[in-house]
Order: sequence, then C-alpha cells, then structure tokens
Amino acid sequence: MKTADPELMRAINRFHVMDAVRRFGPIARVEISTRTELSPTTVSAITAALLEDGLIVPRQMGDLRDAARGRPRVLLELNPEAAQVVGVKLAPDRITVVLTNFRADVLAQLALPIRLSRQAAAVVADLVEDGIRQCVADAGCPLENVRGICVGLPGVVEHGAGICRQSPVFTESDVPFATELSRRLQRPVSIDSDANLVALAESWFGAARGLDDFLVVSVEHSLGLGIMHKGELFRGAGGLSPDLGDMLVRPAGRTDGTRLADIASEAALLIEAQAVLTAPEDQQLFRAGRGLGRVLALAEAGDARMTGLLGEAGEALGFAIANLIALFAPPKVILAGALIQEGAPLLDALLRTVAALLPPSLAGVAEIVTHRSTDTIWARGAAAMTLQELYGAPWNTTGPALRA
Amino acid sequence: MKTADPELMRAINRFHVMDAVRRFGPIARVEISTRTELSPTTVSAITAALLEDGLIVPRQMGDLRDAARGRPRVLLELNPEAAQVVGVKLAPDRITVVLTNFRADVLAQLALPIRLSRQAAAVVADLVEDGIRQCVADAGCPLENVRGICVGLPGVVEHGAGICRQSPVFTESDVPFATELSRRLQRPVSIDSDANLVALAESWFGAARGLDDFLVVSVEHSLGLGIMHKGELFRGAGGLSPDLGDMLVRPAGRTDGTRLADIASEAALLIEAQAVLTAPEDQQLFRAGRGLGRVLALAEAGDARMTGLLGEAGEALGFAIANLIALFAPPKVILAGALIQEGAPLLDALLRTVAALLPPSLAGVAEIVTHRSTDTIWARGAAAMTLQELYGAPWNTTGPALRA
DNA sequence: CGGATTAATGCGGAACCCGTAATAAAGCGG
DNA sequence: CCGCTTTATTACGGGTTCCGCATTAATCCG
Repeated sequence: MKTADPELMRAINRFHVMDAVRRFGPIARVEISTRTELSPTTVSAITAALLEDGLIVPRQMGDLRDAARGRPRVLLELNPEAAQVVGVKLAPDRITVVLTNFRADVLAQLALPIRLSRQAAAVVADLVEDGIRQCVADAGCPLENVRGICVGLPGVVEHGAGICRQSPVFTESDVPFATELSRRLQRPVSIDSDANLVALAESWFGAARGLDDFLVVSVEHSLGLGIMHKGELFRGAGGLSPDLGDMLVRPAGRTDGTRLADIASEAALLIEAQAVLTAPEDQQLFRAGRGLGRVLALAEAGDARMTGLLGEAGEALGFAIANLIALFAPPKVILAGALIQEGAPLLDALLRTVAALLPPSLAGVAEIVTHRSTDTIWARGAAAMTLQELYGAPWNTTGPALRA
Repeated sequence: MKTADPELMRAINRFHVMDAVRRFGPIARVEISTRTELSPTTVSAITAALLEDGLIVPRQMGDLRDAARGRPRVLLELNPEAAQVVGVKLAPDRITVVLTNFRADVLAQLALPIRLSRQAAAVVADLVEDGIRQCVADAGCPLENVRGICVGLPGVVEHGAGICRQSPVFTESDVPFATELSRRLQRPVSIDSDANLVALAESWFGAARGLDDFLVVSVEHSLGLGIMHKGELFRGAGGLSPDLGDMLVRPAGRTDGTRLADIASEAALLIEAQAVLTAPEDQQLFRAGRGLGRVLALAEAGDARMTGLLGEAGEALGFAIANLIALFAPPKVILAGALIQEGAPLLDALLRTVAALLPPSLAGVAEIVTHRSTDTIWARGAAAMTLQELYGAPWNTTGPALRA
C-alpha cells in the first residue's frame, strides 16, 4: 500500500468515476455522485477534467427520467475514440488479435490458425508482431495510435515482470515476452495468463458482470484458471499467475501423471483417445486435427471407452474445482471450453464430483455455470486489461510502503 | 476500495507511521520518514498527534548513531500502556487466554485444559467468558480497560460477520460467536480462524517477520491453514477463512475419506492408530489421551505400521501443500505442530512429496521451514489481530465503492 | 565558545474534498 | 407568454492534508 498524498486521492476518485461511467453506461453526474458517494461538487470537477482530457463525452439525447421536470441530466459515457488498444490471445493452435476502442468494442480482428506448440520465443514473437501489424493496418489505424498491447497465453505467467515462466507455446522457460514485443513494436506491452484475461472479460461484459468474486475454468488445449478475488485478478506472490494444469489430482504416493493437465486437458484427452481408437480412419482424423470431434461424437453415441475418458477428466476437474471453492468460496464458477457442454459426460462427472466432495459447510456457496467464450472474447479481455491500466487504477502502481 | 478523502489519506499515513514504529521501533522520526517515504514534516505532524493520543512515547536513552554528531535523534516506540487486549485460542482439548499490552507483550495468561470437542456454543461461551474474566482479574486489569478481544478457533470462520460456520469445538453450525461473547462481556469481540492468527503472529514476531507472503500449516488435533498474501491475511469471498481440513487429497472417483482432515490430522491419526494397536496397554494409553506420544515413540523405534501411517499423512499433507504453493507461490511455508519434527517420518514424507509433485517452474519458489508454536504464540496472534485494528488499518474499513 | 552537523519543526503554497449557495435548464400552470 | 417549481450542475469559501523551504534545536568538535 502506497503512502497517501493528494495526487493519489485524486487518482482513486478519478478511477471510481471512470469505473462508474464504464459500468453504468451513459450516466448523469448526479447518479455518479450517488453511486460513488462522492459529493456532486467533486464529481463535477473530476468529470470536467475527464471531458477536458477527452476520455468521456456528453450525450444529450435519450433523457429518460421518470419525472421529466427540472433541468435535464447530461449523460456521460466513455469516449470510444479516446484510445485504441490491442489484445492478443495465444493458444497452441491459434493466434487471435483484436483491436478495440476505449469501450472495448472490437474494431478489427484477426485469427491466425497456426500451430505453435513449443515454438522458439523468437518465432512466436515474429508471428505476433506480424499479426498485430496486419490487424491494425486492416482497421486503418496507425500503430502509433495504439496505446497499449496485452498478450494472454497459457501457462505460468508473471504479469508484473512481463515474463512467461513456462508455457506450452514456448520451448524456452522464463521468456521476457513483454519486453521483447515492446522492443519490436515500440508500444507498451503487458502479458498475463490467458484465463485471467477471460476472467476480466467476463467481469466487464460477460457472465460475471459486476461480480467481485468468481472463478473461470477453461478447458481448452491446455487448462486455464482465472480468479477474480475481491474485485481484483488474483495472482500469487510476485504476481505469478497460477496454472490450473499444475493443480494435482492424484493422491500422494504416486508421483507420475498427477498434474491435472495430464488428465483433463484436451491435449491429454486426445493422446489417450488416440491410443484407444486404433482404427485407421480414426487415426486419420486425429492426424487431421479433428480428433476431438470424433471423441465427442463417439461419447454422444454411448461409446463406453470415450465416456470413460471424459468422465475421468470430469472427475479430476471436479476434484480440483472443489479444492478451489474450499479456498476462495466464490459465489460463481464459470466453466468454458468445447468439452464443457450441458449433458455431456465430462460436465456431468464434474458437477457430480464437486457436489460429492464439497464439505457441507460450503455446499451452497458456489453456483457453477457454463459459458461459451469465443477467442474474440478472450482477446477482448486482453484489451480490457490494457484499458484498465489506462483508466488509471491507482492501486496497481503501489509499491511497498516500507523499505527494509 | 473506498473513495478517498483527506480523512482517509491521513488514516493511511498514520497507519504507515504506526506500522513503522511497531516493526522497527524504537525509531527516530527521520528514519520513519525515509522508510515510509513521507516527508519529515508530515511524519513530525503525525507523530505529534500520536504522542498526543498516547499511542507512542519518546525514549531518550540509547542514542546509538554511528556518527554521533548533530542533534541527537529522539527515538519513538509504542506506548505499552496505550491499550490492553485479550487473545483466546480455542482448541479441542484446551482453551488458552492471554492478556497483552499494546506491544503484544503477554501480561497474563491462562490455560484451561478442557476437552471441548463438539460442545454446545453456549457452554463454550461460558468457559471462554470465565477464562477471560479470570485472566484479566489475575493481571489486576479491569475488564473495562480491555480494548478488544479476538478468539481464534479451528474450522470455517467468517471473520467479517463474526460467525463460525463450522468447527470441531461446536456442535452447532453458523454460530454467531463474536456477538454472543460481546453481549456477555460488553467488549468488542472478533473471531477468526486459528491458523490465520498464528500467521499474523509469525508475521509480527515470529519466523516470517516482515514477510508479505507465506503460508502457515499447523498439524494439531485438527488442521490449520493461515495464508498471508500481499501483506494481508487471505480470506475467501465474504471473509470466509478456508480450512485446510477441507482440502481434498484423494483422486476423483472415490467420494469417501477424501478430506485431508480424515488422513493427516492428529485426530484422524489417533483413530487409525487405535484401530491398529490393539494391545490392552496401548488402548489404555489412547483412552488416557497419551496415544500420540505412543505413536511417535513406536515410529521412532521403527514400527512399520506407525511409520506407514505417518508417511501416508505426510504424503497427503505434501500433496495439499504442493497445490497451495502452485496457487499462492509463497516464498515461505511454515509448518507447525507436534507431529512436525525434523527427521520424523511425517515430515520426511511431506517434503519428499512436495518436491516430487511441484512442477519444475515452481521448484524453487517456496522454502519450507518448521517452527514450533506454543499456544501462547497463537493467543498472542489473536491479540495482535485486535491490535492491528486499533492501529487503524484503513483498508479494513472500506466498503463497496459503487452500489449496484 | 563559535562552527559544523544533524534532527525536528514553523510557515506558506498547492491540491483536494465538501457544504452551501448560486446558476442553468427544463416543465407546469395560469 | 411568463413566472414558479423542480432538478442538475457549478462557483465559492472553508477546512484538511501533504510538501518544500527556511528556521530553530541540540549536540559534537576544534
């Protein structure tokens, strides 16, 4: 926690005003005042500064007071033109790039279906750089206008330092990807765990709007875990984002095959399924990257081997999620990913396991919902991360108050 | 996060000054200024107010500057007399009460070796009330002078609401213990998970002094987990303290006996050991409450059944701790409890399991140490919790900034 | 006993929030 | 059409805070 001075005070209150404008859409000063519990005078002063800076704009039309007497309110909203930011999602089979405006509306997007599992960091950086340049070019937006870039990727990411400790997309460990991209593009770049970004997206414009505490669990090629805790993205000590794949699901005593990623990720499932489905036409499908569809179709048709695999994965996920609920007590858990479907064996097993394992005292706390997130939403979350910094959340900039 | 006003600003900075005095005191104003990065003027003003309020006192003696030139510094320290607080630790076999001064020095303590597993809340409240009254009477301190009371107990505790959701010491669930005690004693009362309090104690005057991130795992009659995260005690959504006993250690598919508490707590170990050691003299020891010593002695002597049990418990604990390290990435993990001994089978198995299960990217982050905490230290932690509130940490008082 | 040196503190300036009062911009009723 | 009422917004003054600068305080040194 930083020491307080008038500047910080103003930064805090300005952020609250910005946050109210973002969340409650076109909104009048009076309403900002009641919501933030700041005095009308202060709101007026702050909004004047924000208007001056071009971050918000008035919107005369649409006066929908119930009692239409008195001076009409002037509605304020975010100025979409105030900034452009870029969000990138890196997955092992795809790069998604979006350019958004200041409201996180997508202006342009680009999906590169490129297989980049375990690539050299330089190669990935090349691809991302090209993708970003092309995306902003498509939108006719000079790169210089882009106020910030955020990249989401699976694995263990250190947001603060901009280092990716370990990820399925890189061969190397400890990749300083943020500095590398920043050097290439001459723009501010940050990186974060992909699941954290989708958590932010869900909180801004998704299934968890306005919720201060929730989990996002994504089952994709790899597993993702995003945690919103007390209104902020949860990160471990040193800003290290935890990786759901590193959660353990086997009992002690067996040191092999214990990571959740080895049981419940798409990648792991495909490997196990490929070992089982030995028919040549199946193998063909796997080689063509269509194995997942085949697995789901077989499970749908009642193939015991496939439902068994999916059930095992679901049980493992349920086990991990029950642990997370015991720790974070989130009112909501959002599940995402192609494997998560209503009525599918994986989801059934997951829900059943959570219900069975959760202690009675925590039985009711978490509502588990599914939500289909597109790659665009993920990338929008990345954009939102940069926007949040532009809004100027002051507590992110705080250093240790006492030096040893 | 609360909206900022001058009052909050001052509260924040006053807290920083108090914190510096507590941590580094006796300390001169100049040094407070450099450590907090507040201007000397501001420090002077704040310390003047604190002196006025009697929270700190000057200490002329002991001028140990290296260069003894210039005006000598006036050292400031906490005024021990500024307040008295009571800390209570509730364990299934013992109630410990301490009275401390403003520096968390113990003025009087009282240990009641009472078995209170699964007692009615009213009975426990009776015992605690009597214990507190007796303890403060022993010290000749009128109860009216006690500025606050904090009770630590195992189980799932909701600190904010003062409710104990579930605990081995109560028969009931959802016990509003804080209000109940407050009504009886007419003093402010708070409750928290016992492990959180020992974490606070370790951070104030124990093995984790000044550390912003660490875990405390205590293996006692029941299991405890205290998490210091970014300088604050970690609690789940709604202020719910997680319970280590609710962590799960068995794989999905087996829904029975999966809680860590059923494998690795002293209580569970005793039950399992009692089932194995059928000799009449052993059963005698168990009934006399001396079973644990017997188990340890047998294990020491190489009894395979006992080392097996302990090893299994250690592996289960290691499994849970590895998961927690993956989530929180704490630089330090402190283990406490009678079962945790250097060279003992439980600790060996625990360390081995953590090392085996932790993914390489997290291999070096956490140093695991053991630390023997007495019941007094725990109760001191409870006192420290109240003191922290008296110091006026402003962020604890913040409500939601935006009302829906 | 007069510098030199370091510690602590008035003093004035600047920024901020807030309460009150004034102003702005509508609708309503005569 | 015009004044009155109502509601939103803003100007103004007061109070608080932090900070930079200059001053005072307290010691050592020669």
